[in-house]
Amino acid sequence: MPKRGYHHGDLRNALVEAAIELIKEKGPTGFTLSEAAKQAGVTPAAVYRHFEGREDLIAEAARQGYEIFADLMEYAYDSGQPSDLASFEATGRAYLAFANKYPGHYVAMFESGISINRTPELAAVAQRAFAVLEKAADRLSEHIPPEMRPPPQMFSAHIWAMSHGVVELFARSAPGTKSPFPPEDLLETGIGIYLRGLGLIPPDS
Amino acid sequence: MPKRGYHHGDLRNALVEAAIELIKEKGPTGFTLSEAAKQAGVTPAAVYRHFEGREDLIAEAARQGYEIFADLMEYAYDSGQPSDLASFEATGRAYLAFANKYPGHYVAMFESGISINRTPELAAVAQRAFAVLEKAADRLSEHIPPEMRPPPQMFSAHIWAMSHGVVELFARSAPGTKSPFPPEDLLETGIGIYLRGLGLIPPDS
DNA sequence: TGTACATCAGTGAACGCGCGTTCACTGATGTAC
DNA sequence: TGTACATCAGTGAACGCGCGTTCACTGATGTAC
Repeated sequence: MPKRGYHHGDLRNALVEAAIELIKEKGPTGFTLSEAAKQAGVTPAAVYRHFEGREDLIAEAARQGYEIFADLMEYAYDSGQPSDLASFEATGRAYLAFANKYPGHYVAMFESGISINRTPELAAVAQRAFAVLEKAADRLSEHIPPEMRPPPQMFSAHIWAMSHGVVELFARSAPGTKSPFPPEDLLETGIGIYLRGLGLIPPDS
Repeated sequence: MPKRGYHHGDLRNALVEAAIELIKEKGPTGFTLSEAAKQAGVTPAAVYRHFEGREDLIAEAARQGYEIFADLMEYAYDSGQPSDLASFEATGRAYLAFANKYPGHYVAMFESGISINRTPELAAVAQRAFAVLEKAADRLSEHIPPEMRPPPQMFSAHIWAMSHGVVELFARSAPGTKSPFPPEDLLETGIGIYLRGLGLIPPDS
């Protein structure tokens, strides 16, 4: 809580929160710097005391999102240990849980068009998040019979793709598409079938 | 080729093509009615002779996309017959192929934010496309041992999600993400493993 | 074939709007003496 | 404790811009006689 009691008190955070809220409600397109300023009870010009501009504000929202996301992934991984299978499944679930719980952050991260390589700091925290998924895949792959073992990168990509697809198509109110099943069930069963295909789950379970 | 030889000749189509080109290059946000008009060599006001406005132009681009997409899906399905498995795999591949070959249409359809229910005509053609995927899943599900047979809708959703995820994350230049594998391979192997998990492909193939 | 007329696709000027951004400023807060 | 000063977060007015949209018009094309 730095500099409490100034004019606003914590405008920087208020702006990020407003941005996340607006992005959640209107999408990255609908978000405007002026509107975010207004929502924080402040003149648009005041934003420039804390950010370089519109893009910079979105990037900060994304950065905070990756921070939360990485924490969530790490927690999920740890909570599954010592079972590598449980850890892996937990990270898949965490992806969907994150998208549900932090939709504004999620959109800022994945749909706002800001590059992950915008700043070294942003790249680093994103890397931290993805590394968890890769580690989980790495460990799990050692349990696969070698003759049908795909490269770990490949199957972490599969799970990431399915998770992302489920989120985009069924967890968020996609244009005109209504989900035939709860997204959690969809992802759970999808990953289950996939892991069975890898020989990691017995066929009868 | 209606009304050839008028002032422009075929402005309506020229505008749709310009829109698709612009959406492909700058995303749905970067697309502007004025720019599309300029690219077609015409004043912005001329657009209103053929479309109700900006949204209507995007919707027409999406409609044409769904038309092509539906044709492609139907062709893929037919090309796999009489094997239900081959048909199913072909429709998955067709999804990715469409996204690759018609990126402008793809974005207009799936990332532009226009609702599928904007007009009955649009809803109908979209329905035609999705119906192919559902039919393929339906037929294929009859080959699954009943005790591990998920609802066909569910597993068409799985394949759709994975296809969509692969396209979004790995086939298009996502922000800062570089694909570890060719998207085609990723989708092919992903679907393969999934189908093995359903008992549709023998474990050793 | 030639002329007079109707059609209507595209023009060009104008509009109001909200955007992101700049700038000199002001006034509340914190600090030195 | 009180006063004088420095800091700097936020103000408010202004900007240029490109947007989508409107409107009366014009002039090339097609058609009737």
